[in-house]
Amino acid sequence: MVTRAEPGLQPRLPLSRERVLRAAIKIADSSGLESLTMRRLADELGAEAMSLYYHVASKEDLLDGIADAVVAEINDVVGTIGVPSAGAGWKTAVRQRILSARQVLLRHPWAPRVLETRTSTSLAVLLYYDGLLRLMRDGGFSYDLIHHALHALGSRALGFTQEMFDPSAGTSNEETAAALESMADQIPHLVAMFMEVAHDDPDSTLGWCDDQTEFEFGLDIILDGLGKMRETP
Amino acid sequence: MVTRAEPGLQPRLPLSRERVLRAAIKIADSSGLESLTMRRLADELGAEAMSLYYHVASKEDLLDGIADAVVAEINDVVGTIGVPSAGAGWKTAVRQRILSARQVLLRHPWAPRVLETRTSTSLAVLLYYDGLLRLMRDGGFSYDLIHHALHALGSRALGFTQEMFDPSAGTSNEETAAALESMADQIPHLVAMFMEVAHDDPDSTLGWCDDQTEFEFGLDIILDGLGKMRETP
DNA sequence: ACCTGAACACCGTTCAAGT
DNA sequence: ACCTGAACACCGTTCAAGT
Repeated sequence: MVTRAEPGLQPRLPLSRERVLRAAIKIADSSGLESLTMRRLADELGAEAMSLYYHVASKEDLLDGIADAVVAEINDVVGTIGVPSAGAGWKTAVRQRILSARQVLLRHPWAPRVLETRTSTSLAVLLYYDGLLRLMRDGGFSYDLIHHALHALGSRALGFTQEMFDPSAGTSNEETAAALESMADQIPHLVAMFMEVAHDDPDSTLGWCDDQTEFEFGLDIILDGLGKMRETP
Repeated sequence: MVTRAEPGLQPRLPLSRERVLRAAIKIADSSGLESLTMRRLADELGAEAMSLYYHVASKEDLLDGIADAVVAEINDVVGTIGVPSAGAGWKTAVRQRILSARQVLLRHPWAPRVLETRTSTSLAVLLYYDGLLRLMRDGGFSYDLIHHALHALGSRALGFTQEMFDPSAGTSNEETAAALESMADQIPHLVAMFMEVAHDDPDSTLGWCDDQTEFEFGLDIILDGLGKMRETP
């Protein structure tokens, strides 16, 4: 019996996490999130469903991966936007970044839904917010106001709402602080904001946001803004 | 052979759409949306999964039903809030209604996710918006500004974002207009708003919203509001 | 190291059948 | 009119086995 070499057909590319994620995004983009099944994904790659598990721990891990990839795409686009010198330019810069993020998300309509259901915040998301934070800091905002601002922007900032930076119940303030400081070189402005809040109010938990307060803050900005636009004020 | 009467056990309540929906909400509230399966739901009701299909057309129909029930709950709560006489009271009234809606949604954390995925807008949702619209109209807003306002409030108004009143591709303006007018007694302010826009701009589709414009409108309200709050303006 | 086939425990749903 | 059991076509995933 002779082992037959694959006749003429190009030998299939080996799988890789990279290729798997790329194919998953392609399916979600073109056929919708509900079409993204492990079996369909394997088909797309000319492999068997079970082979995927060598490159991806689970479907959740796959979703983590494609969510991350989309935010990375946003960060790439946003990275090409110039940063204004400190001062009044913050508003157009923040505006431009957010509108660019929106453009990317319009190409991946499933992404907000996937981002919303992630249980851990990805570094890419933190990097995105760190960029916004830097712009606002340079524009003269206090960390406290920036914190409110991120809540007020909410789903507009990244196309989805999520209790931001909500530390998992099991980790203490000290652990969170340590984890954060280890990332200080990557997300310096976020870390600085956290540290300042922790310093000002040592008893606050680092996942300190009072959701009700933040909701009302954002709501009132909008209501006040609308009120000023009325014809009969 | 003798048909044995159920021994002592209370004869099970007959199922009904009402009971099915109530049980479904109970499961989603206590165990999360992912625990809401047809089999689990039947269990909860002491019946077989297949029996549910006599009261509910499909799982999608079940989800439509529980989404509707939650919004109905919101409308009940909101209905007890007094309506201010025309004038300056609009802001606190709108504020109060939105905060009340939020309170209800906090009891059903799965609801925004379900509402977001509904393909048709329920009457309950239209009624909720009609109420907000009335308040703003009485408060001196033009229909045009109210329309922008609803977009700007976005997910804050009802806990979820959705391309609002997005008419299905198949229906013409005439059909939509006719459908709307037939509801004029139930949602008079919404209908009036649509009619005015249709009159001012006959070429516009009734699902006329320019999403990019609306996104920027809402974004700019927030950015302007934040700008005014800076310490160094 | 990488990939696979058979199998398992789940889904939503159809359909013919029971009272 | 209301409910059910068996069955089907799907899921994600485990596990032992192949190269």
